[in-house]
Amino acid sequence: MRQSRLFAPTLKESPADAEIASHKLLVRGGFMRRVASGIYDFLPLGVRVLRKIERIIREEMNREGAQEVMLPILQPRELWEESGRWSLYGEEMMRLKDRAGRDFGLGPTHEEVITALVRDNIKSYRDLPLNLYQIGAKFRDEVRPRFGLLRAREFVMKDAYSFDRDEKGMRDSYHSMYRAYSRIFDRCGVRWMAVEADTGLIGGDVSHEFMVLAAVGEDRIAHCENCGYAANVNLAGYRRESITGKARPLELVYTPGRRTVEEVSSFLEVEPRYLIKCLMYLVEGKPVAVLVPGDREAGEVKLERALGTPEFRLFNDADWECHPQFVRGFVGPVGLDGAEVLADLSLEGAQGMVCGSNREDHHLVGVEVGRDFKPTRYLDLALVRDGDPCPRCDSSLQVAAGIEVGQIFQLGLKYSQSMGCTYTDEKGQERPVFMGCYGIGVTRLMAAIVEQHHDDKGIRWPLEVAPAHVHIIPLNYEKEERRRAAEGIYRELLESGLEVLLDDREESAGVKFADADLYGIPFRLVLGKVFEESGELELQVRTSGERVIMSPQEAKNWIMEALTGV
RNA sequence: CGGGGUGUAGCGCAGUUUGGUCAGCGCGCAUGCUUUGGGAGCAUGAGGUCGGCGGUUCGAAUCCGCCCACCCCGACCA
Repeated sequence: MRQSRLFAPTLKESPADAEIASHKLLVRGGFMRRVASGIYDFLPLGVRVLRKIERIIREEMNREGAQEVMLPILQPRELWEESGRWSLYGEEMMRLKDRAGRDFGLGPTHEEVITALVRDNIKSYRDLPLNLYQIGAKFRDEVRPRFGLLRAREFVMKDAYSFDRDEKGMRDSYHSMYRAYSRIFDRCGVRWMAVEADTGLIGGDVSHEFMVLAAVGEDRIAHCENCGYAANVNLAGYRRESITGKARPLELVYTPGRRTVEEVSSFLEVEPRYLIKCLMYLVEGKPVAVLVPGDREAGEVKLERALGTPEFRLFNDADWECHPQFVRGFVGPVGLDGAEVLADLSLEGAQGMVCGSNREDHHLVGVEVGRDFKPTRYLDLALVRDGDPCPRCDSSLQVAAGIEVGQIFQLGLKYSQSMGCTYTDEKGQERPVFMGCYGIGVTRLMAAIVEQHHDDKGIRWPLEVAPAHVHIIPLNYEKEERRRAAEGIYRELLESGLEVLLDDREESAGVKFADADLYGIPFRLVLGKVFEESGELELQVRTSGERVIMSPQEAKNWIMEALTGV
């Protein structure tokens, strides 16, 4: 590539709408431009990086026996009616009509299309197992696109779907994808972690998310360095310690106007963890009281799993009005009528607690769980915090921020049953196919790589995903001999199979270096004063900042050496 | 969807409070000369329906109304 011809316009200043490093640097470095909120153009350098990432994905998917297909972005309503997701997916799916008024959706994911394809074309156990994947555009009408590629409305995703005869086959497929993902993220040069995850709208039972550790990540993950336990905080467990507050007799106390945990806590001079927070939820139209220690949050994903339905919400103003027996700010589990009571595990046997009394301006103190009231069930409902005890060992959990770059699911029969995807087994019995699905956010991964690999001057691409291997920077390019020398080195490196960018512009050294920093190509060969004197050039390593003077031949060998195995 | 904010040249911004030599600055771009190991200097120049529509006014970037786009916080979502 000759830089004078390369369409990769750089910017001195960050665009006003960018606030995180990957967004700023990908735009400043000429890798991409914004078209609309959450929608981007990819310029030649950006495309080169994307293709590198896609190549890694293809190689590792193919290695596990997956086969690439191409599925349509535009999908008919009927298919989504079959799975029931036409209504369930909601506003997040972009929808449109054709000229005849038929409904279509822009695919946010492809379970329906792939299940229909496989359903119509496999018949026998001999056709299984099967693993199909594709890499292409996906659309999700995010409520609030932000952070550049991290939360876009149109993005590139690799999605794969496995089809097996039974549960064991499905688990094997799942593990094979887990292995493929591990290699993919390793090769992309990111520090990542696989965590137990919720399955959300996709459905299924077992799921892992692959997280790239980064402060700007929108996910929180809890992990244990001792035993390796790791889970998304929205469902991470932690070992409960029994809670025993100050021993005192059960008593009604006057707490005028004290409704919140903070108010009651400071008024009664009792630490929040000795309060029982009683949250009123409306679950499928019925009131349910959810109890957690006063210093804890209830996790709604945990709650959804416990309730077995996504149809619930915290009481709103109208709900309080509809249920006047619940005294807002003073509800408590003791003597609570008309609501099921779900308590967090930590409350089992708790003593010396404070809770609402169901009477205006009064709380109860000296409450003992189990004696003064009995919850319907004890469940894991409270959210984990940094430093909580690991649920599997004695160590403590750490909570860190991460970017979700991939997620894998054991779907089971969810789609095959609703869509009739079956096969005939050896005995002639018709059976539903066990499915799994596996996604990687390719463009999001590109941004995640930048989040982990940059400095204040620009990107520092890991070797295997860099837009090129070597950046040749001849200074004083207007000099004929310099130009010829650079040209010679350029040709030679190209002939060695390297990907090379030659800065053949008559620009000042400062401009060339600044652009090179933004582009972030791993190895840089500078032809300057030293070259004039001794014919040697300077090899600069973008990541380490290392600079070594050597002959062109040595430089070539050095780089070839660094590239072995890539 | 609620709250807050911003739209002025390719990019980053000032000007709007108080309507009238306010169509401005920096970067970038073009041309010339000088520069060339970290975004160099001088000179000349091109480039803008001031987000859009409507209104008030002798006169609107500036005041009023509606709309659109974009950003932030929240809700939502994975």
